[in-house]
Amino acid sequence: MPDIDPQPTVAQTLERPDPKLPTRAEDLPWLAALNPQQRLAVTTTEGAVLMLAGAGTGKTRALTSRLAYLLQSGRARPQEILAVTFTNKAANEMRERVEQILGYPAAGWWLGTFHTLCARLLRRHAELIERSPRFTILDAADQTRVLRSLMDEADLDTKRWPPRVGMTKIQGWKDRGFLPDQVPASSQDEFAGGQLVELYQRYQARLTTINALDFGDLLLLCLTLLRQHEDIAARYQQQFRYIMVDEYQDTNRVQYQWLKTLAAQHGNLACVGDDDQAIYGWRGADLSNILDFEQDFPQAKTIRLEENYRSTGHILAAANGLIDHNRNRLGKTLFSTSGLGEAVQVSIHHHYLDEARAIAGQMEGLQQLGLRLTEMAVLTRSSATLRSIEEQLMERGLPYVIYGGSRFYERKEIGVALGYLRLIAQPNDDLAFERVVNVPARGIGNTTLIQLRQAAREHGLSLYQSVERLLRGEIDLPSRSAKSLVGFFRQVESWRGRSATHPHPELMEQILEESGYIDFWQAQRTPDAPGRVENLRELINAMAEFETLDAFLEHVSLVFDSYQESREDAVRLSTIHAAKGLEFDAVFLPAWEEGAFPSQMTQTERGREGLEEERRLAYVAMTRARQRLFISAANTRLVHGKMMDALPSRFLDELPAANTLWFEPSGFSGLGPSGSWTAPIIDAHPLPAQEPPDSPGRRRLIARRQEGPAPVFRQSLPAETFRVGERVFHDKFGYGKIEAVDGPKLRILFDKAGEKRVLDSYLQRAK
DNA sequence: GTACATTCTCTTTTT
DNA sequence: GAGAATGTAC
Repeated sequence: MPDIDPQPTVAQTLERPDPKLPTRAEDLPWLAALNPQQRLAVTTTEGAVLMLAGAGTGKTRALTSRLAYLLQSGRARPQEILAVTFTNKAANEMRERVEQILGYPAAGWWLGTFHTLCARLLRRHAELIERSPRFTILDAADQTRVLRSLMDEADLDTKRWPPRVGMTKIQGWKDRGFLPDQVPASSQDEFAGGQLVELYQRYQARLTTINALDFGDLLLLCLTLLRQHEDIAARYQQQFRYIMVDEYQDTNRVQYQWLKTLAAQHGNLACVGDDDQAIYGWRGADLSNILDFEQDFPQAKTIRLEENYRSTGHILAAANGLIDHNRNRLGKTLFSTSGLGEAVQVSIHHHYLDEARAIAGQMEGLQQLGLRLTEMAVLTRSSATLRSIEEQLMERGLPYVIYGGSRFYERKEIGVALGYLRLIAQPNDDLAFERVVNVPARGIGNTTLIQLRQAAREHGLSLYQSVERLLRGEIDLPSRSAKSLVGFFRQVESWRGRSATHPHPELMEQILEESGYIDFWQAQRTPDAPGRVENLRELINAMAEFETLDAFLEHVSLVFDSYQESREDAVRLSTIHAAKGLEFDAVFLPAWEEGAFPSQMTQTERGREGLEEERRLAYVAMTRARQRLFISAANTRLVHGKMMDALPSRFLDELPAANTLWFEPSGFSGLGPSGSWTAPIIDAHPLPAQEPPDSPGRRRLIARRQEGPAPVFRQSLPAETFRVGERVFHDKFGYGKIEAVDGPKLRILFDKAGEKRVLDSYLQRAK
């Protein structure tokens, strides 16, 4: 067995004092600065602890202090601590803050996300799960591709049963801890004619042969490993004297069992969470982890942090009023001793662009009042909504940073570049092979691939190995296909040869040039091509930060944080999910519309529990705000490219009247350049905490909602009509002029792409 | 086999 | 509105 953390560390040299002698508070200045509950959370180090910490109650502070306390009091050496966070960002922040308190770097402790830590553990014992230590971690696209190919092989109708849906179900099983032979009959349904479990079985086998794991496997197989190998489990159980988990409410069953297993020896497990902020039910998070905790650890001490230091009274009261509509709660009342501040401002707009303009205008106004842009954020339910806001900010020249939404590593060109790297790191990675074998086009089409796959399956080889056999004449393919494949193979071999000697950013550059992929994009005359090339350059730069290719690939699979972390003063645009744990002076929450927020889909799928989770999401969003909170909705919005009507969200009705100010609709798409609302909102003086007006807007809203059950969306605008001679814009071909119109079909002479026939729905009028 | 045109589906959230 | 899947013409 590999050694467990042999490297010496700074703090390791500290003497371990008698644990019966608690370190006195006055010796540790940071401890004295905490409130009594926080201090209790820090010093209750032994046994199981459940820390229920409401939003803004200084949870992170208590947690980091606790870690520092464990180290500085000598109760634990760094490598005896296991600290699990939900995101990599949170892990980094925790590391920084602990080191800040300690005053020196504390190397050697196990800090990271569940997935990072499990990957680390599994790489040490890879042979026990039939993998090599360099196993690949698959992203969602890869997973679906694997399942699709299995379904194709089994002749299952992938139209009737979309592989993506099947993958979600399998993932759900993994989240609950079921290996293929453990899936309860009750959770099987008609998907794939009831054969999904068999597919799951084959899926796992396939991942073994290609030496890959998916996200669910990282946890499930790690847990299985610990359960099946008592000696290994014992080593880690011995090692981890103190275990801590953040965002405990968002853990799933496997994660809980994993924690319980590792804590079995010392029993020092501290879980920190807030049931009102549980927003990952769709990913298998299970609130009963909190309830079971007190059963599994009868001696567990529960500590509540309820004093909110973040938000003003109005904001806190509004958020409390909203979450009060949830039935399924442990119950917790946040209080604040700070003033009421300004009421939460609610406004309904006619058009989503009015809303976006108003937000941009408000931000400028706040900026003039002296607020920094980094202290403002727009948070939305869906990342698509962010785009319309983004456009407005761009138009006004307000700098912004986007969090969440389409991630850098999921972009097409990045996926291809990474595919090349993966193939070099692991030639048997069939998924990587298929991703790049014909990009850019090398004359290796579908027919060739089908034949190659066939040959690979017959010989029990990977695609890459099959090409190798082809080269040696052991496999037969049509000569033209064979020639192209061998050409590709030689190229990859040449890169592989260089991978040992060349720095990997340099290698990447050579790959992109020699494969012709950079040229491919540079030759494209489409509007998005320059951006793609730039992204590839950015990728090369990012690689320089990692010592080895393997380290870089691991980072790419597990860390989705974008590289946009700029120092610049910029507004933050983010999904609510991605904003968890953050706080801002001013927060804008647009698009509170029925069907979108709460999301119709969530309710259809998970009923009342789904609705409650949406409400918790709204609660999380509201509690990000310190001083000012703006919530809004629009009557019409672009959804999937079509203009739809929408009703304001029921959540707006649930906000307590005493803490909100309502504003009239801001005219028919007719806001002035300042984008001001009909009533002045920003005032140098805080608004008086008055009885809020029962405004006409609110009355109308309520009246409208009583007309009947709130429907989702309906289409309200016909497609645009075009005339000969007009200037138009097409996404792929750029700008052009209409030459002829035949119903929906148009003939257009594009400036760069020449004459094309295009459907009107792909065009927009040039500005 | 390839390139291009057209249609279909999707996302709501992310490790 | 974007991407993948499918269809069509060379």
